[in-house]
This record gives sequence, C-alpha cells and structure tokens, in this order.
Amino acid sequence: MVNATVLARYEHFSPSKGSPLPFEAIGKLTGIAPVDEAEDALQRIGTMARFGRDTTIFNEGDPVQFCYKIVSGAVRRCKHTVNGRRQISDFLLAGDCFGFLQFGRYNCTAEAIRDAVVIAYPQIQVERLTRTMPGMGHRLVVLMSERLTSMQDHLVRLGHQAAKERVASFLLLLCERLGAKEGECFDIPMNRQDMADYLGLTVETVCRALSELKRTKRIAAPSPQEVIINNLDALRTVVDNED
Amino acid sequence: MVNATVLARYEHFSPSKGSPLPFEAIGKLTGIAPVDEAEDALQRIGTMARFGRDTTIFNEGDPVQFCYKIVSGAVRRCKHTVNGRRQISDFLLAGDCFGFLQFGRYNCTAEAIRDAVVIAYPQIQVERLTRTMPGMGHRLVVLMSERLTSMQDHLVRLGHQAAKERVASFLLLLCERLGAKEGECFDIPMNRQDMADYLGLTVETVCRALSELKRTKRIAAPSPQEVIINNLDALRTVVDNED
DNA sequence: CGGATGGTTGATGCGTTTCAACAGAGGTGG
DNA sequence: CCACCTCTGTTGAAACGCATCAACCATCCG
Repeated sequence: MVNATVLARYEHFSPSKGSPLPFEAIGKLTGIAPVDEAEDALQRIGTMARFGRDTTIFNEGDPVQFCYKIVSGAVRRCKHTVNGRRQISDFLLAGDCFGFLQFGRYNCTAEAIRDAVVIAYPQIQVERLTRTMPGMGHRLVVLMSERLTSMQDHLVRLGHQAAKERVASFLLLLCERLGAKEGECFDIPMNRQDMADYLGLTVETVCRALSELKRTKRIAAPSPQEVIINNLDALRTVVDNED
Repeated sequence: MVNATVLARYEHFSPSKGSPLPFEAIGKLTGIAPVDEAEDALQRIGTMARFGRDTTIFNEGDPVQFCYKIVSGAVRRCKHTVNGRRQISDFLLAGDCFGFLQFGRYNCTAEAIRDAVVIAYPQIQVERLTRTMPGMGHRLVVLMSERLTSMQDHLVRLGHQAAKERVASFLLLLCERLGAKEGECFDIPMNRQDMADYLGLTVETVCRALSELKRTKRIAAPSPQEVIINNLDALRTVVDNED
C-alpha cells in the first residue's frame, strides 16, 4: 500500500513521465559532476522525481523508503498538530538533502513548497553504502549535526525573540542561504503562511513586521515575493535587540 | 589554556579528590555493568568528574575535548544570547550522554543544574572507537537522531503552544523521563528559571501556570520541587488544547 | 467580468511580560 | 538561639505585543 503511494508520486515526474530517470540525467540538468567516490556512488542509485506545489513527499510516521536531495524548487519539513496547526522545522532548497539517517519511520512530514525536482535514493541502498563506504557515514552525520545546530538557533528564535526580530532573522538566514549580497534582490521561495508557521507567528504579524522593516528602510520589496536587504548590519541590529 | 581549565574542573571531583578515577569505579557507584562490547570499550577510556551546581561543563564554541555521560545529577544544554538571555534546548539526567558527535567545537553550552557526577570520555579516543568498532558509530547516530526528534517536538511547543500547554507538556515529559506513575510524587530537578528558559516563558508565567494546574486539581505539589500528576489524561487534554 | 487566492492594513481583545511586593526556606553571624 | 540576609517561589496590577476578526487590494485565471 505504502509502495503504491510512493510509486504513484512518481507519476508527477515530468522529464520522462511515468518512469523515473536514471541519475545520469541530473548531470545535464544541473551541470554538477560527482566530486568524489561517495557522491559518485550515491549518483548511481538515485532516480529523479518531481513533486507539484503543496504535495506531500512523505508523511511523519511513514516507513522510510527513500532519502532525497533537492535539484530545484523548495521543500518544507513540518509537523502537523492534532488541531490542524502546523510547525515548520525548516526549509530546504536546491542542493539540500533530507530523509537521511531516519530509523524505521520518518520523524516529520516533507512537502513541496513549490514545484520541486528531487533525486530519490532507496534507503536500503543508502544504508548499504553507509556500511561499505567509509566516507559516507561521516558525511551523513555531519549533515545531521548541521541540522541540529540550525534547529538550536531556531529554538532561540521561537523562545526568546519578538516578532520583528524573528522576521529579520529569517530574512538574514534566507539571504545568506541564497548567497545574495547587500542591496541585491532575491526571491522568497515560500508564502507568508509558510513563513508564519516557521516563525511561530500569524500571517498578519509577519506582514506587519515586513511592512515595518520596509517603512524603516531596512529592506525594500519590489514585489511581495522579492526582497532587497539594504543594510545587513541594520537588520542584524534588529535581531540582536532581543530584549 | 583550555586544557588547564578542563583539568581544573577535575578538582571538583569528589570520590578521590584531584585525580580522576578510572572508569571501573562507576560499576560500584551505579551498579551498572557494561552490557556489550561498545559499552565496555567506552568504559575503559572514561574518567569520572564532578561539577557543582551552576558550573559550566563546556561553553559553546570551545574546542571539543570530552564527551560525557551523566552518572547522577542534572545538566542543561543552552545557548546564551548577546543580551544575557538564555535558551535551554534540553535537560539531561542520569544515563544521558552529551558532547558526542560534535565536530571541532561544541555547538552549545552545558551547565550543571545541580551537583552532577559525569563520566568524561576523551573525544579523540571516542573517535578512534567509532572508526574501529562497527556498533559504536551507529549507536551515536541513533542518539543524535533521538535528540533531533525531541527538538522538533520542542519546536512545536515553542511555536504553537500557550503557556499552560507548555508547562503541562513539560510535566508530562519529565514524568515519563523519570518513570513516575500517575499519582506518584516526583522531583523537579530544575528551578523555575530553568523551566522558564526552556519553555520560552518568564518565571512568573511558569508559576501561574503551575498554580492554575494545582487549582484545577490536575496536579498536586507537596513542595515547590515536588509534583504529583493526579491524572495523566487530564494533563494531556490541556496539552492538546493547543488552540 | 466574476471569483479565488495571497497579501496588507485596521480595530479590538486576550495572554504574557513587566514591575512590584511578599512569603518561606536556608544560611550566617552576632 | 534568634535576628538578619539571600534566594527562590508566588501573587497582584498594569502595560504591551500578538492573535483574532474583518475589510480591502492586487493578481491570476476561467
């Protein structure tokens, strides 16, 4: 049953509808060549898949079948609470991996924020690689460790920062992640509701915080989905005024 | 310099003042015998140390020198923000490990909540064990994975739950962790400030939430440090009313 | 053109923080 | 041994920030 669900998802796959592409195709798509042995080994077991906006990649509690790497698009990891609310634990963009080092069942839900192309690695084969290739395990642990660090930072955000500070902090994070420079325009890949569910706020509060930042000239916004950070240090000042 | 600090800490060590005990002593103290090869190997490289209440075990950013396991007492993992506030990411009790799988530098600060006896494992030797013993790496990864899961749950708490719900949720967590049954009295190992810094609240709000839970007979409190959960399900109801 | 969707702004109420006062436990020194 | 102090926990009153509810605008699409 679970298998059927997963296979059904592959129908979203666009480049060659219905049948997952072998990994080789990625090289052409992304222009990225495997840099080392571990990466090369992973490549060989990966197949591409495409998930439409707001579709579920896997649910919390599902048996682990695949691990993923994002080629393009964006994904949110989240938990749904009993009363329909949602806490997003993090956002994933091109190049990010998820679903690795989960034991038995996924510990959170993964959903596409916008159309996303991912590479799916069968978990069983990843595990085999981890056992046989010395570098692989370590690499995954480092990945996990980084995630833990970023979640700790997020705890600080949710525990001790005011709305404006959370939004400012989020913009800085996004800016860095996207490699945008001061004064450079970049796209916000998620909508206001996603931002709100990540920051533990309401859509309205996120809007007001953004408006406030615009009013005070710390940021500019050509469109609702685009932002320019006029002065990185000015934004950092907002974040640090946590009290 | 860093070495000197760490060595100085060992002076707190009480059973044989000044010189760290070889691990064998633990067997007698805790009555726990090594259950398998990995555990046994760890035992041989561990030395005991004692940290007084509110002392620092290591600071965020310190180079990783030791990994720890708690024999008795309690420890908090936390981050200190620029303006003196503190976010506690989790509490650790007897049997819990921390400081493992950190790369280069600790990603958070660890402090003793109350007098704590720990076993310190030199990081270099732990790493060697991880490379040579097949079971060790996997065990550490599982540990890390559990931590990630619990931090995700905590994100939900901080992001979407009201004060009463957070406190109720915290009590349930503590109760389970300590293995206390419904109607059984158990000790709260940390003070109100620690609880507040963990839950992203103020001391006063934590107090009020506790008083409210007492008033409604969901819990009883023989002393400020002791709690009895009269009805687990009643408390769970409080937690789930997240909206 | 009409309806749906996502984003923004305004007014109001509620919950948490803040500030303040006080109570009880534990420790110290006269 | 008691007076005194400190530290932690508790409760009250007022201020403030965010959520809520509601209206409105812009864009997109049928």
